[in-house]
Amino acid sequence: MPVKSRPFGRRERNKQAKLERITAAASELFAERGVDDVTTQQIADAADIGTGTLFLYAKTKGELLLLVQNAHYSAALERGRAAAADAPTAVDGVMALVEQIAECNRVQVDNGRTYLREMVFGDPSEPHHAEALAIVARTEEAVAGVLTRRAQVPAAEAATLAQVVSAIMFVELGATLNAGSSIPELLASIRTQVAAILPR
Amino acid sequence: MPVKSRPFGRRERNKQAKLERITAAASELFAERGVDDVTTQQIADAADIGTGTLFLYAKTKGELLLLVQNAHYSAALERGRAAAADAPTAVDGVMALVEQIAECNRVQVDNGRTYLREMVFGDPSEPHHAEALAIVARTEEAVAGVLTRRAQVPAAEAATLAQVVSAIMFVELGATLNAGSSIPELLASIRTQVAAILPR
DNA sequence: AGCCGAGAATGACTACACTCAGAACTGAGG
DNA sequence: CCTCAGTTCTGAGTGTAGTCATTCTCGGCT
Repeated sequence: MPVKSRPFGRRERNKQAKLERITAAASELFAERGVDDVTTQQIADAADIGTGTLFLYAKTKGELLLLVQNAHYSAALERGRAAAADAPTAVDGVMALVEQIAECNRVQVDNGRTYLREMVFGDPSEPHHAEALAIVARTEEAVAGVLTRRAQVPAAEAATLAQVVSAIMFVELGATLNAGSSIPELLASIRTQVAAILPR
Repeated sequence: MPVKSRPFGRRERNKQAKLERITAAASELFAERGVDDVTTQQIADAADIGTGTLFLYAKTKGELLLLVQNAHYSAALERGRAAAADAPTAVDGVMALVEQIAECNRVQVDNGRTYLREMVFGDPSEPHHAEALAIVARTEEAVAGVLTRRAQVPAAEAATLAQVVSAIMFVELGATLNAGSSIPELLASIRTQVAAILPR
């Protein structure tokens, strides 16, 4: 195909550059002031693009947050995987993973909670959302891995339990009731729940 | 002015009447067209009150949905409690409760999902939200009750497991991914998860 | 009755996410 | 080089949740 043979025309480069400017602008503004205190207009201005252009790159403000944060979660997952490797018990292994995700999530409480809300209630067909779901899937695989290795749980059951661990994290980290809780408090609550669901 | 002896003056009666008109109007419109396709303006008009007045009775549109739906969930919980009483096993008992809640939630998918979103991410200090949380608390007590009775789980652990069951329901019923799933499909998925977390 | 303070009601107004009709740009073919 | 079809960009415009200064109403008090 003639189009495919020249993948890097000016057009393509321009699009890429814009996406990078948007990501940088949104990343900075969100981190600095929190999602709710930044308008899409300000992001567009900071990225030096028109209002409408922003929505060609992320269909909603929520998608924009996913775009910006996915990389952080992906990195947190890798750190968690490493930490889980040398955990003494199944619960500790799962919690090693959970701890990294939770810390990543709580860097800025509002952003973290909004990220989770978007994950559960947003539109999964949008690309950045799909990527976020893929990270969740990898997280669940990691949890399931720990369970089969350290607690001899059969694969099918491990997958189900990993799904439950996800649900626990989502609700615990997302709930407004816990918005004011410290990370250790959250982890303690999650640990209690995780410990209760693992087979003894 | 027939009534000085009544506990409430005209003012109080007026407020009550307005709340009832609002509830009726919102209830009907939400049921008919779904939360997202009804504007607060239309509700205000239907209730024959000013735009701003609506927000004296429910601080956000989400709160309004809670106001309207709480009674349904409360009733569903009672039905579930009754059904759980004569269930043969712990899993069946829990699922009897879950089934009623799920059916209530799915009467109108969007409204149900929005209700759950509001529960987790809304402002718990608002009165209708507080009532919704109370219903969840009662649901968890009911689940815990089933677990202690039918599976001899100690009270503390039963409470923790009930919390986990809540989380499973929230995510399963709320997730956009499951927006198109039928009730039996949802119940099957929840049952698998519930079965996996109960002690064997 | 008539007045007054507290609380309730109101709707014009604001802020902001998102849209869309047209302008501007790109690159392929002549 | 020029044209043109396709793509991308744009910002004025739109719809709607929620606010607030003002007006209205009630009921206690003299």
